[in-house]
Amino acid sequence: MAVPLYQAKAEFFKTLGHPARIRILELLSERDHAVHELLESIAIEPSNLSQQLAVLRRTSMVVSYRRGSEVVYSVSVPEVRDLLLAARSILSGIAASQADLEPELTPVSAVAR
Amino acid sequence: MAVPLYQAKAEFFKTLGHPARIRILELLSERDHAVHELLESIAIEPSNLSQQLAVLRRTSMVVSYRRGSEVVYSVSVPEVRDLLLAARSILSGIAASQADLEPELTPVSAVAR
DNA sequence: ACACGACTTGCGAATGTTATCAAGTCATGT
DNA sequence: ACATGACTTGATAACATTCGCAAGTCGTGT
Repeated sequence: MAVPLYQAKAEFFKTLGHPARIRILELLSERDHAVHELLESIAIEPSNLSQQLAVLRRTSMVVSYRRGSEVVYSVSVPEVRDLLLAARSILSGIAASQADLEPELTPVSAVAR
Repeated sequence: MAVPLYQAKAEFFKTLGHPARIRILELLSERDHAVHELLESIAIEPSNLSQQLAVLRRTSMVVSYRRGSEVVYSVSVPEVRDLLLAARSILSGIAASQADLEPELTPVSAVAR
């Protein structure tokens, strides 16, 4: 409330602005995962993963619970999935428009004829 | 291409992860603005604004052109508008769910009765 | 009680981002 | 040609993020 909306938005996007956190959210939006499962798919140190998970927890994007000896994470904001999909389509749009411009910047020898 | 998609996504979100850049995109998604117009609405130094605009330009989110003595910016990826709206609704969802939990953490004296 | 696997936390070095100041470019009016 | 307004760029200090290592917690099986 005291925080202006545009600042909250910036913080929200900032927490999405890290490759490991993107991967985590992609995996979690398929299904819940225990930490050691995430670890198999994402090649980083356990402590690093744990820290990235903490970032996502702080912003309430994921929640965790203990199941026996493992800790399971799940997305608490399902809309994040849409955001990731939206990002993908926007990115492919940008990539396509840059491909149009590229010939002007690319040596002729590199251009297929 | 060589860059994995999840990394491109992270970079994309990272460029959204700054309050000034959010404000810029919000203003530009209403209509094109010259830099001095943005400056009136966003209270930062001209050079700082210019740098934030440069970040948005680098990621192809905005484009600029000169009109006489002024430089006009416009969004090149209209879908960004949807993203900003989506962020807002997600944030208000998170805020609402936190309001539910808050009473447990708030001193009784601070709670209206 | 002890060992082990599954995580998390604290710490510090390396790295990246942001804000400000000074200097520079470019177009327009005089 | 010169001054002025509108921006951009370069340099740098302050600040924030990230990563790996060591150490710690918490369950489960022995």
